[in-house]
Amino acid sequence: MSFLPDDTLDSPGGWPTGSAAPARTSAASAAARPASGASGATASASGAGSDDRPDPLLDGLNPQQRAAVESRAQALLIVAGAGSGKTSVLTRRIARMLRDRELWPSQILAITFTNKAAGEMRERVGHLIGRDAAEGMWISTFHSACVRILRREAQQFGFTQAFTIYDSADSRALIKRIVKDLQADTMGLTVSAASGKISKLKNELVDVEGYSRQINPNDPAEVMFLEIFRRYTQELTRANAFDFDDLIAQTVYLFRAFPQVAALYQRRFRHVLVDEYQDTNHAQYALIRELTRPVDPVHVPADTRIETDASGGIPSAALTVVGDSDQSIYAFRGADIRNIVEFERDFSNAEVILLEQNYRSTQTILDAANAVIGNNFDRIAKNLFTEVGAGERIVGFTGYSQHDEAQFVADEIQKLHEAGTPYNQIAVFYRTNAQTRALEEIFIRSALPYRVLGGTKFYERAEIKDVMAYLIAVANPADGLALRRILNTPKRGIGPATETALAMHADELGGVMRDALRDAAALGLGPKVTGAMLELARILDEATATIDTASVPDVLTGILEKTKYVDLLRASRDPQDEARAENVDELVAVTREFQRNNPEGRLIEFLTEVALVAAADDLDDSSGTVSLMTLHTAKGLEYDAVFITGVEENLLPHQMSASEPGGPAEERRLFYVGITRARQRLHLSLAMTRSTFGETQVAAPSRYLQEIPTELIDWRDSPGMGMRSSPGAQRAVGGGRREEFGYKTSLPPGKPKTEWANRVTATVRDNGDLTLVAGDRIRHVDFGEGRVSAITGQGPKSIAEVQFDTAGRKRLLIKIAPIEKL
DNA sequence: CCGTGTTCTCTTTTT
DNA sequence: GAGAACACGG
Repeated sequence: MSFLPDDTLDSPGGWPTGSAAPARTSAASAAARPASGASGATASASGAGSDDRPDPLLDGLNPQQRAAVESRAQALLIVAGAGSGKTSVLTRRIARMLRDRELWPSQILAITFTNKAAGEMRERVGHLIGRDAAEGMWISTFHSACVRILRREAQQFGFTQAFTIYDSADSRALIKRIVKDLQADTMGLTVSAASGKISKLKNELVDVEGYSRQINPNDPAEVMFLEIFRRYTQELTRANAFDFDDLIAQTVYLFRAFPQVAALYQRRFRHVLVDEYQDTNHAQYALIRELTRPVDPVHVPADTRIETDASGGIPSAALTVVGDSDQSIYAFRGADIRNIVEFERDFSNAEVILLEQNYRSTQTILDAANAVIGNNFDRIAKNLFTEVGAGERIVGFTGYSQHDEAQFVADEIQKLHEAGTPYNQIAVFYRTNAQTRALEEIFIRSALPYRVLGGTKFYERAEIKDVMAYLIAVANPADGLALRRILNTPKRGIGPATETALAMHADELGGVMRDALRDAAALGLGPKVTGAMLELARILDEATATIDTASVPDVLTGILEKTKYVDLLRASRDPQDEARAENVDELVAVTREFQRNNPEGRLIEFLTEVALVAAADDLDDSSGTVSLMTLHTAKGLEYDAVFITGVEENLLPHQMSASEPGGPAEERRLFYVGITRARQRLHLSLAMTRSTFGETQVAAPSRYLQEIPTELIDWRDSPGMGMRSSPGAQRAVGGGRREEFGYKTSLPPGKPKTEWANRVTATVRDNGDLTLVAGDRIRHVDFGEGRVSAITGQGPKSIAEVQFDTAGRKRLLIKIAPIEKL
């Protein structure tokens, strides 16, 4: 994404010239003073819409959806239940405003929850009215939009355009150093406590100054935290860096401190749209308020092309927000449900439109969802309904262990796939990332193609962070954190003592580590260390000199060559270093890909993109794999078949939520979000025991399970185990005592006993080049004996389909399956 | 300053 | 059960 002077803020911007048809040109001049928000829009007959023909942009919409598309209220709240077609409504609403020339594309700011959602929305609007006609809109996340604004305005308040964005790990590292320096941990101020508190304050727009006024000066812990907060803020400024929360908060401060800067954006954006409004926090809310303020006449240039009011000012921009308070699941990062609940109070004359018809799920799934969410009191009553019919019952499964549960998921997925559901229409959800392990182990063993969404693991690898730190240090010479990371990577004999000496020298020189490094000779250390430091300074300075002209892959490969980073990895005798070298090569490939997609993109744009990728952003729907993700990541997505795993007390709801006010209700919404992602089939599974970190513990079924009417669920339990679905048994739920589980009373008659079920482990082994052919008898550690019925795939990827004597049919990846040939 | 072995903490969810 | 922090011997 570019942020440089491509789009002038003060003129609305023209229609793209290249493909402009004559009709469009005249329409454009007619729209040179686009109506601000309300006027003359309702019965527009331009473009494709005409009086006697139905408007294609309204085609197929129900009355509420249609009202939401057509409304020209200055403030509009669309309460969109799950699967109610809100994306369609939103895109048509935008498309219609553009098509009818009510607004220039550049006058629209649409905020989505993920970059992927932004891309999709842009795509869909472009599809409706033509790519060119949609060019120039700002469709992005809060964070991306703010980065764009901050890059442009950073020099207004002591930052440069090349600022670094600190992710959570970066800010933790910084806080860690501060906590250590201050020895604050002796007062019970841990790194995570401090970083959590700082984040919270920033989301509430409380700065150091504001916090200092609200603390009790006699409480040493509070005073100490204030000092941490102060230093942290100082260090960020000195490093020319913003953390995630700053991106929003600092933009708000910028607007408040510099009204003429705010006016620039208030004039430009005439319609602001915000999706997932229920998950906005206070800072984001404040940003919206700033953007939708009327422009004071003193900030209106004489030659403005925007319609002014009687006093010469510009009226406030129109605002459309879309949300569903039942899907609010981000209170932990400051999301304030009041933003949506009190919308009508906040914005006078607001119009509210309710979308309740669901176009996604079967009635069975909706009944379950409605039943669950109905247990949250103090919500606005809302009942989803559909016309597609009841569909299949929900499948429930209680496994003995997490492995057993994972095996059930794998088996069901295999059955679904054989029945025609493509892998990419199947998703597995879980509450915590740690649950992926058991699932992955079994999936690998079963040769199921899968990928884990939001495993941003790649960028968390040490070698990738190292190389990224080089790039950051090159782009932003003020960034001391990045420089400290690479100071001695690869090893060049610069240890902690030297680092401290450098930091002290930096303070003498004005605070920038890079200056101290360049001046390393002044430290009076040994010739070897001094030489190493000067060498590093030279490499970085040379690279910095090229970033405005060189391509990103060239900058990166240049650094790798000069530092011999990859060469040293390859020369290492540690076998893991070869994999690390490959990861670095992968990063080079990522920069090439970036450069292909953004020919003009420079290092800063690349770093921005990497910093802001979200869990769901790397979603590639065409990959033909099963998707694994957390329930949080699942928001906004939908699949034909959904598995929600680990539906247990202390996991869903999570143990940690119990102590938080509103915790259990939020967890229930999370479960509700998961349920409503499913189009056709929903599976709920849990385990009787779950080993969390070494220790195996007994798990009890989630309280939410008993909120689903029993007739909606078809329980398929492991023999001898399981949660009873009879009403009398439900008192056992939450008890956590083993004896209370008992036997399930309604086991379908004639269901074959699957004796393996409570013994599934995650065992794998290396079978080398064991070859099997159809007809072979084998023995499996978990499933017992069976006969190979077919072999597919080649070499290390070959898969055996095995009919086990008691455990049913399984697919096994031969290379690693715990099997032996009989 | 470096590498290795040991103990210790930790897990909620994410831009 | 892993990754980080620490201790110790080169």
